[in-house]
Amino acid sequence: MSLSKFSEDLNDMQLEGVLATEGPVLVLAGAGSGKTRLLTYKIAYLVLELGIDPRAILGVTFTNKAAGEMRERVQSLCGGSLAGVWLGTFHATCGKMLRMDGDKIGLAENYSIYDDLDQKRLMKEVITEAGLDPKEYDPKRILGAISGFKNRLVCAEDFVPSTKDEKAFAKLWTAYQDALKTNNAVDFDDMILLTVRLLQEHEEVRRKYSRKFQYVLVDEFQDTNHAQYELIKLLSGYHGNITVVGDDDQSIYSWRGAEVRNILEFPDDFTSAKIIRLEQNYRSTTTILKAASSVVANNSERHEKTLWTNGAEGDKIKLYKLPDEYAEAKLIARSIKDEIDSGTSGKDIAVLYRINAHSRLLEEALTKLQIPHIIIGGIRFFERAEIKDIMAYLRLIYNPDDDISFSRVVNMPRRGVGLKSMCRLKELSRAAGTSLYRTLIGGNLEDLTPNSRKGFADFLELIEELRLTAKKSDAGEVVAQTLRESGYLSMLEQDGGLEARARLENLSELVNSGIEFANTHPEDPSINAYIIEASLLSGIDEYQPDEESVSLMTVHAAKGLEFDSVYICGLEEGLFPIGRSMESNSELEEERRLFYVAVTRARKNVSLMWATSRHYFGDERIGARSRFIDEIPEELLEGDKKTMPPEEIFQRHSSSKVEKFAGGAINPGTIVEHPFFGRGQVQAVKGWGENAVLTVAFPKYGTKKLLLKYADLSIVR
DNA sequence: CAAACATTATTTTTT
DNA sequence: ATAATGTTTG
Repeated sequence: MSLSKFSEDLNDMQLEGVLATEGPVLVLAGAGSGKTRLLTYKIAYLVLELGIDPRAILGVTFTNKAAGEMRERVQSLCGGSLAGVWLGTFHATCGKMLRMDGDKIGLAENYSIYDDLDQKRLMKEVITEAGLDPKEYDPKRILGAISGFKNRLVCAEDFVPSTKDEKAFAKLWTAYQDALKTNNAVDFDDMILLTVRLLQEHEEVRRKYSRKFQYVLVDEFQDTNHAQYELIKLLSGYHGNITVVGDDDQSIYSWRGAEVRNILEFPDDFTSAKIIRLEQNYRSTTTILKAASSVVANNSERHEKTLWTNGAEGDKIKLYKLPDEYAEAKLIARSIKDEIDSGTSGKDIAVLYRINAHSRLLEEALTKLQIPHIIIGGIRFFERAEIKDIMAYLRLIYNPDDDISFSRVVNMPRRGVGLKSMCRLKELSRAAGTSLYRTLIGGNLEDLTPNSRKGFADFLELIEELRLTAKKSDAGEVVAQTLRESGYLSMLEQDGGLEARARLENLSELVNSGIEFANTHPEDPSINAYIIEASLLSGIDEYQPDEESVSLMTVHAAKGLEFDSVYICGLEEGLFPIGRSMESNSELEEERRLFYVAVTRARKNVSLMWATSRHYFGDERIGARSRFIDEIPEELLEGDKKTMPPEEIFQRHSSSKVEKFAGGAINPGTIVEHPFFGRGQVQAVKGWGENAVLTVAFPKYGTKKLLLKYADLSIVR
């Protein structure tokens, strides 16, 4: 690749950003203005033109997926010569440094990373241990407060309580940190905080990394929190070559501690900073851009900017008013079907919603029309109970002090270890001042029933055996072995129910992911490396677009993505903007930015939907049209604010559920044949498509629930 | 000790 | 409405 290629592929401003390799650079980049392109080309430029060793480059992105994509793109520009570049999320980057140098701040390299579920369990225990009631002291609230402090680099020792409540809080916080320490675990926030501490307090470590990283680049800078900002300041401190890219209009993570202020402060902290504005949008039509800009212009706390495009005017934005959420889902499904029938491929279509709970209805509607789709986010793969169980085994193998993991799996599958024996073990472990697992190794369990003693012994033997396996085998093998040896597989196989089958399916996917990890990480295919990577995956990281599938996700998850056609649903006051946000101006403005992000995902078409009635918590609520719709100039909208699409579409969910299947229809009454159970009569059909759940009465085996996807059924009549 | 049953929180967004 | 949690019963 030649220098002229850079000027060919980039516009003037982008090129300027790429060429400004020395010193601090702030890139203010509007939606769709090619900021990722700038970063990608900049890394390629550093490597190809300046001959910089990739190991001297650190690129930080918001998701693992973004990091992966960036790596791929740079690699294709560079022709593969990228070995050793650090490209990852803040957490992945910190994880790497902590693994190598964490010992200096007393962190063993085999630490566990606790996600919010683990955190909650731990905090609940901490509260109970302190003799308090978890109902009065809500673990989630307390963890939220702790997180807020950690994001601002305040740790438990720094906190000076004054009121009585604060004193209680401080006590719990300290106890929580102590508990983490005993478990040899860190939470997400600690990963950043501890890394900052490590760099601040150990000059030799700081020197090592800040000299190593001659060039630091940060994507989605508007979503960094204070701790993350400090971190990159420390890392880029020696060479001072730092490029940050962000858009204040797309700041949608302030609830997680992100501070747009970082963008404003950047020129103050780096007085020589070069400021580059990318205002040409390459993604959307004029109409879409105008609509999005008009809405976000209502925010007071923002940098004025003018996005423009050479693109066509494009279609108007379609607006639909619907009687309820069923009609909404149905209309979306129908409209998508029309689009697909007229040649749009599913991967170019997305349905966006404010909250995950909305995915269910949409999914049903799409399945009913047999539209292939994927839901991104929601219950993440690594949050599923069976996956968490196996991950707990794996963590325990590596980190025997991890009591949270221990408690999770000691009796899963059943080993006859109940509440009582666990209480006893806890007592012993507290007395000995060591973890549950180590207490178990120590042995004094005479006063337990033989049954539970046997259970503990079996468990101990199992973990020890797996530890040996982990020493000599790669991640894939260890996962497979754990599944088999723990009895988890046979437990599910014996169950044989439809849920168990789905779980088996997930677990086989886990094995695959372990195998793939081992194959793609020849330098360290161990289970330990795998656990760390797996702990840091998010919902969007699982997104693998295929040709046909329509994408369903929250607006948050959609950030950074683009589609030809975008449906935004649930545009009602109280839902989008969401209820709580309407009382505070800053929160309302964040909702507006969120809407801005949603609209600017679209290249060609935007459809906005709102329903006059919708169910919350089971009961019906009447909603008004979202103010964001009214903030779009009327001439950009079509489908008028008054009219409704043809009535026939909206006949409520038909009560006769008929499932089309292999050319025939399955409905209550149908006689089906099962390879094992024989013939039976369908009693009920729930759900649609391959996910439909059938209740079938078999004369010899009774009534069974079967998942259509797995049950090998054929229709008799 | 485990399954069945009743009750309660949950719906903002996630590394 | 549903999932997660807590309580009772066999």
